[in-house]
Order: sequence, then structure tokens, then C-alpha cells
Amino acid sequence: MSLKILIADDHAIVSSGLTLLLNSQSKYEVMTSVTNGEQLLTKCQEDLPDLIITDLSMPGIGGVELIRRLRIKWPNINIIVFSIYQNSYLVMRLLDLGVKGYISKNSDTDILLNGVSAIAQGETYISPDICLEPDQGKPLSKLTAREFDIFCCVAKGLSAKQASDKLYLSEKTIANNISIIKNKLQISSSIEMIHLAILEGLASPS
Amino acid sequence: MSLKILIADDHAIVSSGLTLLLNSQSKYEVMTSVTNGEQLLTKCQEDLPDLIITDLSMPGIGGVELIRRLRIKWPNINIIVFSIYQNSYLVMRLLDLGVKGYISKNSDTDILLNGVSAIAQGETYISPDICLEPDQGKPLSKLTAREFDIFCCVAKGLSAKQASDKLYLSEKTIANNISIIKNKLQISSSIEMIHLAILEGLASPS
DNA sequence: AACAAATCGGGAATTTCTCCCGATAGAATG
DNA sequence: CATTCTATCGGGAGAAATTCCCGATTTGTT
Repeated sequence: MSLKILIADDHAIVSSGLTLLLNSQSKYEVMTSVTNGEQLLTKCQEDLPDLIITDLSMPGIGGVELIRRLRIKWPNINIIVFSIYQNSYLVMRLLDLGVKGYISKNSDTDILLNGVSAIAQGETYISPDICLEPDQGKPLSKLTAREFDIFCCVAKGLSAKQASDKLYLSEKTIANNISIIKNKLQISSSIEMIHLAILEGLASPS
Repeated sequence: MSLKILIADDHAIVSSGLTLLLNSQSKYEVMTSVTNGEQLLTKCQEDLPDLIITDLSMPGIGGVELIRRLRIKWPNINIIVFSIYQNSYLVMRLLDLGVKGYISKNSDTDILLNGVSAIAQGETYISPDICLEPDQGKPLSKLTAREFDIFCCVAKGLSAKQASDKLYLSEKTIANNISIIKNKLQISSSIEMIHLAILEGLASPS
């Protein structure tokens, strides 16, 4: 009995690469792949996978918000996040939400296979380039979960309107939160936010 | 005689996906793949490929600067840029530099194969999700000298006040100019300005 | 000299941001 | 079980910024 896998990534070359890689091993069977969060939620509804391998940066619903929804609706599906960020705070957020693994896209294919294999056996796996040090001193750890989501949106260049659409909040809430974030991080402009986000490895485009 | 291809991408899954995809056709032969710009330049030195397929966002040397160096040193190697941006200005910059094609990473694998095939036959290929509006031209070159100074200040994270001190102008002038710049560049937030500046190598991360 | 383009900033309307507030939900504590 | 604390969500009002208009001056070009 092979493990049914659902892949979500907006870059076709990544999902096709993953599919080829995983299907070469008989223990896995990639059901299908989708290119955004909405499709991922729909596909889960239609056909329950054993394992989801998903990116965070996708058009429409994505990121931490997508993971939150998946966990609420299907707490028994294992989730591996496969994304570009190498930020320990983000990975800790994801683990708190209940994902079973995080593998950065810089990882070599053997690391990827090892990780998927470990998770398939019930372990938790984080790719070795992520160092999970408890960094209390870092300013970002002062942010609440929601504030962090909003910080990430702003850092990507989303307007208050776009962020509110993405996170399903009112523009007013976004604006209020941005004020609080600036205050907590001791910065005055949104532009300083992006510089901080770049330093933290959270601001890669698309 | 198959076409010798060199791939550069810092995400192993992308280069391995590309390799599997292209090697499945006998007319291509992927020599090797590298994960950053320095390695790409070195590999070209060691063994001349017929075609380079490269990402823009890589650690170290990358972006427009990498393409510029490749073109100066090896003007006869065909270059396909395979990256995440869907920005027509960037693509036109790359075409001006002499790349033979641009394919966005959102493109499906058949588009990718069509594009590589077209370029192998001497054509130029741009993936269909990029709309090259001719009248838009090069936004950054539409900026006047003063506007460009102010653009650089903003991209470096300076506030209107700081920029006015630096350039000996009133805050009002800075604010007016920023409005004009945003309009010329067709962007709505100052944060998008930073993303554009990073692409241009005018504000490098980390 | 004549003309176009660029520079600089004031005024006013508009939009956005900030700070305050209350309502609610969930977790933690006594 | 009641209570306290924190997080979340958004309304309202004033403060601040941005935008769009304008005219005055400088610079460059033919």
C-alpha cells in the first residue's frame, strides 16, 4: 500500500520534479498536484491524501493561513512544508500549527527523500539548514501569530487592501495591526519593515 | 548532435526537474547544474555549453548583473532566463542585454519545452504570461535624474525627512516626487519600489 | 532668442495612519 | 467554576501623509 501524496506549488517545474522524484519510489504515489491554496483545499475535500507537500508562497490563499485551515479541517493529514524560507521563527510557527516537517527548497533531492521518508514513518523532520535556536532576543518573536502573518504580507509588498483579502480581515484591522507591529519593532516606516524582513529571510518576492 | 545545456538554480528540485524533463528528449543533454552565479561563470570557463538556463535570484552574484557578465564574456552562448518574475520591464531589460528567452516559473512544462525548442532553433521566446506592453518602455529610464536620486533614497529605507536632509530639498518636494515616481513605475506602495530596486541591484538584500 | 523639459514647493482635497475604545474568544490561573 | 489575561477584530476621530493641481524658476536645446 503506497502513500497517497498531494502536492501544492505554483511552479509547475517544482511539482513535476517532485512527482517524478517521488513516483520513482514504489512506496509513494503522487495523486495530483495543484497550483494554489484554494485548489489544495478543494482537492483534499474530493480525495483524502495521506500526505500533503505544499509551498507557502502561492497566489491567493497561502502561507501560514493555508496551513491553519488545513489543520482545522483535516487534522489527520500529515503536512510537509516545502518552501524557500530558512527562518527559524517561521518554522517554529509552522510546527506549532502541527506540520510534520519543513524542508527548504535549497535542500538537495536526497535530503528531500530522507525527509519525506522520515515523516512517512511518523517522525518530524526539519531540513538541516534550518537552525531552530530559541531566539528570544530577536524582535520578531515579540509579534503575536496574527501580527506575524500581517508582517509577512507587508514585507511582500501587499497593500492593506491586498493583505485584507488574503487574510480575510478588514482593512481596518490590517492598518491597526501594522501600527502595533511598527511600535513593537521600533520602526517608523513600512520600508524599514521590508529591510528587517529581508534580514530575516522572509521577504523574497512571489 | 545534442544541445549541451548548463542549468543554474539554487533550488535543487528545480534543476533536477529541469534535468529530468530535458534529458527525456534526445536532442538535449544537460551537462550539469550549478546553484549560484559564481559556479555558473566557472563552469562556462571549464566547458562551453550551447545553452544556459538560469534563475535570477541566487545567493551571491545574480540578477541582471550575472546576465551582463555572461554576455560580455561569452556572447555566443544562448541564455534562457527561468525565474519567478512576471515583470515586463525586467524582461525587456534582459532582452536588451541579449538573452534569447524568458520563461516564468509559473509556466507549465509544455510551455517550457516549447520555449527551449524555439530558442534551440534560433528564435526568441517569451512565456505567454508576460505581456510586453510596447509603450510602457523602461520605467526606470523614464525617471528624471532627480527622481532617480529620490528613488534610491527611498529604496535604501530613508524617510521623506531623511531624504530631504540628504538632498537639500523640502519634504514636500520629496513627497511630490515619490508620487510621480510611483505613477511612472506603475506601483502603489513604496515597498514595491524596494522590490524593484533589489531587482536592479540598487538595494541588495542582507 | 525661443521653446521644452526639469526642478522646486505651496495649497487643498483626499486617503491613510495612529491611538483610543469596546466586544468576543480561548487559555491560564486561583 | 469563576476569574484574569492575552489575542483577536474592527469602529471612530483626529493627526499625518499622499495626491493632484498649480505657478515660478532653472537648465538645456535647436
